[in-house]
Amino acid sequence: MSEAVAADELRLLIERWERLDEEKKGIADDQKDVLSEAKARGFCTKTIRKIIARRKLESHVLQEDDALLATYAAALGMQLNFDL
Amino acid sequence: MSEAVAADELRLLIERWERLDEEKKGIADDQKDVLSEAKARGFCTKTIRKIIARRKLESHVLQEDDALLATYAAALGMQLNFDL
Amino acid sequence: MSEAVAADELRLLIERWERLDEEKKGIADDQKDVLSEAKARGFCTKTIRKIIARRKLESHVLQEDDALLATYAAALGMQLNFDL
Amino acid sequence: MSEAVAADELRLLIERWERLDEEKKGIADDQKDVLSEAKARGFCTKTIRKIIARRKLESHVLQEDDALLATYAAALGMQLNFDL
DNA sequence: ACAGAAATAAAAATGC
DNA sequence: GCATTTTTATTTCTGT
Repeated sequence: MSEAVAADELRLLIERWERLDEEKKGIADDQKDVLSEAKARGFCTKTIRKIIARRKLESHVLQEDDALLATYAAALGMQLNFDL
Repeated sequence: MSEAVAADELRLLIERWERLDEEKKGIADDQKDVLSEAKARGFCTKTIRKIIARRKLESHVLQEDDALLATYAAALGMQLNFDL
Repeated sequence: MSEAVAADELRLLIERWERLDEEKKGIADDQKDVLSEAKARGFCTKTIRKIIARRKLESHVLQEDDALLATYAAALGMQLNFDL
Repeated sequence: MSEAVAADELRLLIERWERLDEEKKGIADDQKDVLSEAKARGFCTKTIRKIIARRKLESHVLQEDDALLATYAAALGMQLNFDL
């Protein structure tokens, strides 16, 4: 019987995962709509994507508070000014 | 002034997109949680992923794929053991 | 002065790494060419990729994987008309 | 007989691809050696990775000559100074 | 429709 | 050994 219980557990987990996947897909569609709308209003979607990528970059990669990084960068003569 | 209007439009569109992205990220995290839970209960997450992928595919598409795979494998003299 | 030495050491190491990365990129491009050629000759690149992946796997590892997959699929009442 | 010819073609293509893969693996190992050496000399490999990532970023993403990007960025009040 | 680029998913590796 | 991070692979999308 524990087999059957495990099977049910497994099924529920997988179905939960798949439901979440559906939601994600819906949101991705919404994002497409946003870009379509932008395009319809005369904006260049490719450039918008670049802008978004840069803004993401800023918050994730470039805003690091890493003293050692600064040290190494200095050793290499790299400038680390990211005033995005 | 139309410049300013366009700028605002652009900003709003981008911020909408980014908000949607946040949502997507949240859901992806939930999916991770599901898999963690599965793991905690003793299931093999790698296999679960395979199951999920398989459920996504329509079986007839799957079979076509397999047929070509078999052809190529035969051409290479590969043994294709699917003793399930 | 030891600072300067360390800086030079660091620079050399990083540049070595980056050179290797360039080489890797070149080879990846060659691999793309191989697949393009295969496509041009009428082969299905997707299937070729599957074949390559399969050749990478030791067959015994593969079989173990398949066994667990079958167990989970059975638990879900899935038909397993095999794929890779 | 054309079947046999195709099989040989296929085999050769795949073997070429696999040989290239071996080369790539060798280079990846060399890169590991570089990092191991750096570590042995007292450098922090994690920070080195960050430095490398930034240098790559510079050459790929940030060096774009895109007037429209500047326009959009200006509209959003973004600064685009990347003096890495 | 095809090539190229971007995003996502899967796998590998490193550090704790 | 686990868990996080990194790298690779596959899929998806966009522009030509």
